[in-house]
Amino acid sequence: MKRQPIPPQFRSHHPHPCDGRLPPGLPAELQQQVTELAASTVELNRGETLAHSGTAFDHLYLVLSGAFKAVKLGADGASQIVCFYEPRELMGLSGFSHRVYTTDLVALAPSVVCEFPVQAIESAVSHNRPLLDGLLAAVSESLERAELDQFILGSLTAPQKMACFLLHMQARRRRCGDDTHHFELPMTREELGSYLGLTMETISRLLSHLQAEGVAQIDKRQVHILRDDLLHVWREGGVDLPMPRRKKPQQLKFA
Amino acid sequence: MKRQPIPPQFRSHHPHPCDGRLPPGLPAELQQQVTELAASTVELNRGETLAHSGTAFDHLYLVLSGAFKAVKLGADGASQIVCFYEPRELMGLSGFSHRVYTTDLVALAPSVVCEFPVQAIESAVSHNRPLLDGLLAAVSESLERAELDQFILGSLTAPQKMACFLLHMQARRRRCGDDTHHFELPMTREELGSYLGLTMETISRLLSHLQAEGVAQIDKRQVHILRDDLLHVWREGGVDLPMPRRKKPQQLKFA
DNA sequence: CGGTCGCTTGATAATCGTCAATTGATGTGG
DNA sequence: CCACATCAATTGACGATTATCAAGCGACCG
Repeated sequence: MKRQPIPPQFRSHHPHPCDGRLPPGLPAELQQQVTELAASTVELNRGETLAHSGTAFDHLYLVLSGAFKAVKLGADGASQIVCFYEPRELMGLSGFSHRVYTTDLVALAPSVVCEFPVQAIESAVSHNRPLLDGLLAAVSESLERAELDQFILGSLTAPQKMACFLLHMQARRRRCGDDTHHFELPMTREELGSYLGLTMETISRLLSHLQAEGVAQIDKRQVHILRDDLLHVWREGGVDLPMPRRKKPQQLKFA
Repeated sequence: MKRQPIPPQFRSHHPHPCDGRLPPGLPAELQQQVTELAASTVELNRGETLAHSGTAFDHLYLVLSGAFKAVKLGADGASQIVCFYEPRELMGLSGFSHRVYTTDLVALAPSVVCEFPVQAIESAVSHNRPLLDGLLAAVSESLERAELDQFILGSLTAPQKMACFLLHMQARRRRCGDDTHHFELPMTREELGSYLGLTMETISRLLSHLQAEGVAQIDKRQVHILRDDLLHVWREGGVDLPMPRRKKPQQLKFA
């Protein structure tokens, strides 16, 4: 993990490490003000932890490249990934209340982040209305996303969860103007399973099934979505997880 | 649903509807400033919806009495309760990003809330640092809670979920200085099941089991916690859901 | 080249959902 | 005031979804 301070005199100059890596759809004027708050960049290798759950909340982090997971540790040793982060996303937003990080933030790949001191952010935000609105929107959006994940974890079957996940990956790409039909998964099957409340084996079977049905082509971590329409059918519950089982369950609803 | 405006000249006077019903642990000076932002009170009957998912985000709501659920509707008709609210809690915080409510807010019992216009809040917050910190902390705390719920939904067994829920109810009471060993559940078994990602039947069995083991006494919706220690054992996974089954599963781990 | 890691696939089984029957509480209209 | 319907809840029997256990394979690395 290598930290590289950004000297104040360079913070408003191009090229700046955050250029083109701020959250999409940000007013040009705001972009300038945000980059001026950046204190350092940090480079991490795969597996390194940027912030530890329970330690002092003193920075927000913007992902510049690579990917991260937010891991929540249970009392007994159970753990759950509650969020994945990709470039242009902001990490650490759940710390404002208790002033500690609420999850571990761990790099899934060699990554670079930009570090924003919480103090600087809070003071900038307190006399800059657009910046305030942006920060509130960011925290609020994370909350909205977490509520959606609650829905996914609590109400959907395994195939539905997988379809939701893939459609979410597409939506992310769309926001950045990227190709939505091909992307690379930054996480292992096990990590994806943790996030979706499933096991590695179930994830593997689901991906195999997607491939077998021609919904997507999957090679290692490379994913090509071939049939968006079928993916939506999966999400609405039109498909079952195929286990090595021979009989079809009856589909009796109100006739 | 009956709305009762609070005329501006009364907003800074006692008695005020919010008195003693603001979030616990708020500096006295802030309490005054918050009450001045209150625009109306709203009374609801059981089952009435205070805010509809997808409609314009124009108020935050403070629960004064009663209780609420936040319901997320899935595309196909599935639905999930993502949060319960009790007096002194703030609802609607996930709307700042997309400017619409992200869940339905439905009264679980006859309730009264206090309505804060988002516009007034945002402008007050932009030139009042303590108020800003309070709002950020509130949104951030909701996010923290949602992440914890993700952990519960994704990583715990049914008995662990139930124990977590009961312990959370206790913690809520503790924050308000109430008795933590007796409380009333404001929701039906089905609603609790939705929140925990379980069915009504499983909830019922779990409550019966808690009673049979002497962990708690349960009469309708009245809960008396008798053995906190056992409840913690439940949370750490020391108990199974007892179905009408006769054989004990083996407990083989790494020896 | 041995070892670990990520992944796949199969066989088996447990947890929890589904279906069903019953009870008590609540409310409604005749 | 009493059928009658409806709803919340309890309990039992059964079974499907998905976890667990196990074996094997390729890739990467020291």
